[in-house]
Amino acid sequence: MKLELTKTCYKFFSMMANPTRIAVLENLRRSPMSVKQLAEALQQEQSMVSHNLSPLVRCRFINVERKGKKRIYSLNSETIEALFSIVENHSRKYCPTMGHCIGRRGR
Amino acid sequence: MKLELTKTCYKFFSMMANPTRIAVLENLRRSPMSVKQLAEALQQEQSMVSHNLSPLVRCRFINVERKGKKRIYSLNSETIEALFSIVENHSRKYCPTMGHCIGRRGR
DNA sequence: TTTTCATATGAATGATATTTCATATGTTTT
DNA sequence: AAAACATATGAAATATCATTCATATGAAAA
Repeated sequence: MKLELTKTCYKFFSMMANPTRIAVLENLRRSPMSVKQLAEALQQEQSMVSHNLSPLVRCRFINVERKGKKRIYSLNSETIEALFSIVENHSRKYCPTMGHCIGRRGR
Repeated sequence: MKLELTKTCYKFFSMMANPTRIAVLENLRRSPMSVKQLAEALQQEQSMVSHNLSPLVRCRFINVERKGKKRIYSLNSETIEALFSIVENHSRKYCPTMGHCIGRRGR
């Protein structure tokens, strides 16, 4: 029961611990987008974007919906917005001095 | 300004994306502990626990305090409890079916 | 029904992070 | 000041994850 939570958290945070996936989530905050739109916005290959989208869907961090030949991805705001706001709060409150913390170019 | 947030989130979540560090945080929820106590609780080598404690301190996810030859580590509850509760909420609400999501033994 | 467009997927390569072991530092006790 | 204890740290070995490229699938347009 305790190990379960550790495992769950580990999967959860591993999913978030990737710059491409984070950038995807940030873009989807604004509005739902197709794979192509995301690839353009992130300046990344379509293949790479797709590779990162599927695990995000599996974890229900985002949702998909077919629209013709496109697939439109949208955010699970409840979880993701809450996460972002914790990060912002932490970095504002606990990492005010650059270079020694999460905030900016540390370690 | 946008790239900054991505970077910040990436560091933040990478810090959380490790089973040893998560287990440390979960143990510190109960009460502050020394390195040795943590090593015993996690059944891990002292060296490994130490290696994981320092980045957690740097990021201010935990705090240290000297007490004789020991060092007592304690949780930054504001940030960490909030995080855990998001994970619990997400896994309860969005991953009810085992095996396909974050919740349990999926991928 | 062939071509085109949007997206997905497998497998190899390359990059990063974790683990372990040996040893160093620093504090207290004798 | 030597011994003992608690913790930290460096570097090598290993494991894990991301990226890329080639190709597959599937829907719509011609």
